[in-house]
Amino acid sequence: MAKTIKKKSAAKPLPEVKKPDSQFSFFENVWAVVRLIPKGRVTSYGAIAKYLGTAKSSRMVGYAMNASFGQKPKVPAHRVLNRNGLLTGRHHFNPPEAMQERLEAEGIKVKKDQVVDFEKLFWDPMKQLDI
DNA sequence: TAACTGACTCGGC
DNA sequence: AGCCGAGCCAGTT
Repeated sequence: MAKTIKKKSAAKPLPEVKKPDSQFSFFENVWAVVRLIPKGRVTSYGAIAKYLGTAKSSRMVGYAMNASFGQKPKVPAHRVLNRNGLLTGRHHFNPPEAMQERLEAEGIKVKKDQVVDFEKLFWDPMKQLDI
């Protein structure tokens, strides 16, 4: 944020909330999927959101990552990138460079905050888990 | 209590 | 080719 402050949402139509049903919260589902990501692979927020049936909630996926720290079953949040393969969330890591280091430790090469061969390493839950 | 924000993404202009 | 608006859920102010 910086330049101009813009108010978002001028007029919201209808909430039309889609109740999933799961006894778990949205975050729990996100974490569950993230934990399924094989070592050395990466995926995107959007892919996870889509897999969960809430394609437009990609934003929440990222937000869930923010809450994933300190979770019991470790959540490999570093394997989740944006659709460009960019390490958008690295600044939220502790320390920030931990994200890239972890990826490299798994054999994933990162250049300028971007995963090399993102397409090849991309792990699509829709396909891999065959929903 | 209402409003805002945020690790995103897509479609329009 | 780049900027703007909108949709999503939960936690904060």
